[in-house]
Amino acid sequence: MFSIGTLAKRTKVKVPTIRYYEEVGLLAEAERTEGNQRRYNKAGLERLSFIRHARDLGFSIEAISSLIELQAYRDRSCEAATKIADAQLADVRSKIKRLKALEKELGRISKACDGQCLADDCSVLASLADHGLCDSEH
Amino acid sequence: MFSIGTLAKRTKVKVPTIRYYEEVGLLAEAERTEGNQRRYNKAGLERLSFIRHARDLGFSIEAISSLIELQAYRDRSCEAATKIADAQLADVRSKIKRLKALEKELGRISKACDGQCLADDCSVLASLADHGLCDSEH
DNA sequence: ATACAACCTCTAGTGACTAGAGGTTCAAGA
DNA sequence: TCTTGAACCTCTAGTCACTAGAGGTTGTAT
Repeated sequence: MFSIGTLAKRTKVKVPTIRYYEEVGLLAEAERTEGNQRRYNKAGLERLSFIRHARDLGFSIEAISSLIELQAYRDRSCEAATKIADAQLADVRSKIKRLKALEKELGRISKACDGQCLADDCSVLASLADHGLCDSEH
Repeated sequence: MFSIGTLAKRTKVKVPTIRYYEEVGLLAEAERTEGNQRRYNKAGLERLSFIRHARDLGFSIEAISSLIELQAYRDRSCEAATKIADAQLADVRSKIKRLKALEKELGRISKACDGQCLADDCSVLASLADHGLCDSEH
């Protein structure tokens, strides 16, 4: 049994964030000492590691809740889990696509001005003012 | 002179968002009719287009405020504008990098399970539970 | 003149935390 | 055993960039 601070160090999740996860139901309510402090065991550590890893991969709290529920019913098909992961993958891919378009645009804007001109005819500001100057849709 | 709804249609920015921009100082307070309704002119339209475009490119409200301030002092060097754009570009590039690592990881997780197994030995859930199974840092 | 779409302000909610105040408990060293 | 102080507790409020809804008013077309 260890404290919330120890759990925080081991999982690299901040203490207030752990309490927040408990509050929104991602983590079960922890056992308490007589003095009302939270105590965790290995199961708690594993659960939080799972959450942290999924958050790192960009899963929402809601998606993680679903995944945890699936884990709890181990005799069910994992089809739903695969669906959630696939949706996440599609989301990541579309974000990448969008960001690449932005990168191109920003690169173009940035390259056009060396920072030495006056604001009145700076191409950075002009580019931002006029979407029509953009190469691509974004 | 046109209404907030017309401005919204022309810029594709929602009405409450326009009011929000005014509230936080991105847009100057609009003129009003006798009945207290906002009226805009071409300058307002251009300003909002600028904001919308910069937001599309991922600039924060704060960054946009700085850019607007720069525009107001047209005899200054635009060095600061270039800096803001460059910082934004660096940010976009690091986001892309991170997302690509996630894509790889999620692709691997997703491919390993066809959705037909049981939750107990589903590799999607196993991958999420154990960071050690990951190919790369993320 | 009337209907009603569009406007107004205000408060509260979103997601996923983070910060701070003010008070209590645990554990290590004397 | 006592004391110190780091770590814990709860609670409220703040972050960012909006979005939703209630309840009331104005503008405009017929």
